[in-house]
Amino acid sequence: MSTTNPSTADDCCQMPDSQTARAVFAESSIRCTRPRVLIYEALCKTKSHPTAEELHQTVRQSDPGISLATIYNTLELLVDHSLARRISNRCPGSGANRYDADQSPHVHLVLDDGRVVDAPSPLGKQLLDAIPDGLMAKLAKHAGVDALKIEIVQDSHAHN
Amino acid sequence: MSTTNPSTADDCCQMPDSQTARAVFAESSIRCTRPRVLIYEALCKTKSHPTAEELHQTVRQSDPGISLATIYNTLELLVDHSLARRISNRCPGSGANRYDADQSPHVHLVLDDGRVVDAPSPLGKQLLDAIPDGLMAKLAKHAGVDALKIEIVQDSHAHN
DNA sequence: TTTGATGCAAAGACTTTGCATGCTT
DNA sequence: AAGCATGCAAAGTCTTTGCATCAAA
Repeated sequence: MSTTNPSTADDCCQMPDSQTARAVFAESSIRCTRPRVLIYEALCKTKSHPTAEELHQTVRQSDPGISLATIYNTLELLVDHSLARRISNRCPGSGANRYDADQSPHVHLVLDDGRVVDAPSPLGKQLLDAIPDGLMAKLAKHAGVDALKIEIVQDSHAHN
Repeated sequence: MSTTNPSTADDCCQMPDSQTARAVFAESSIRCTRPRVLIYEALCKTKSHPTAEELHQTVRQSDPGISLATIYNTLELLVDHSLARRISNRCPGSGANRYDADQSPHVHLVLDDGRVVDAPSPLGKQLLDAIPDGLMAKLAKHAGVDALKIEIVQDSHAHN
């Protein structure tokens, strides 16, 4: 199928650098196949943070033959090559992982019911900007890792 | 962020307000049983963020007869009554949830391998303090919820 | 005594894996 | 043409549930 996507203004739902999936895969030396293109494009386009199953439903609309196992294999491949992140928040009662192709620094709001939504642009940026310079690096160093995800656990009764 | 939590510098490994488990359960109208006491105390005492299986191993040392199903039942009960939180970060290759009895605002570092550790006190506090007043409330309002957990997803190459 | 929790085991949900076939390079 | 990904299905983990028994209030 062609790579024509409906034009959207929000760049969080675009392929990085407006590259085609094929070009992105080439950069990472990943073999370009139809299922992989469909899966990666679907993940890039969505504003939600879908589970493997949700992604399967989406991709089936373009190619009903795609197997759920391929979704899992491809997601693992994408994560291994840093083309996607496993958000890893389970819905209560449902053990599904969630995935995100947005590679830029951003802020997720993790809801009680397991849903994960992006922080709205101005507020998310405000939060990122408020983080003191060097603090993330210090935290990463403390943990002994390069990349780091941080969770801010908020008291239910806090009012700030 | 205004920390309206005057005293107690490092009470993250204590029972809230130095209460006994029995008193905590009474406050929430939870029936007090030996397995529940052992599970809740173990969760409060540990500095790690254990999975149900890890907690089972710990609790078995005090009472070998405790069933894994009881661990799950009790953890769900604690979460329902806001005595614990599901951290919900899966270890890659292992689908286990992690749990945390620390109810105060604090910061988790989520490592690539699925481990979750607390941010060291000075750095974690620095981050919490840097959050503009009212921002968390705005984000919560945006999401339409009372309580909120926030994830800051950091670029691997970021230097702030 | 009444109510509800426990332990066991089986069922359920999500994810991973092995192998033959087919497609990408 | 060679090598790797796919699809299918089965196996593997983690979690939940049904039921008889037992403990807490």
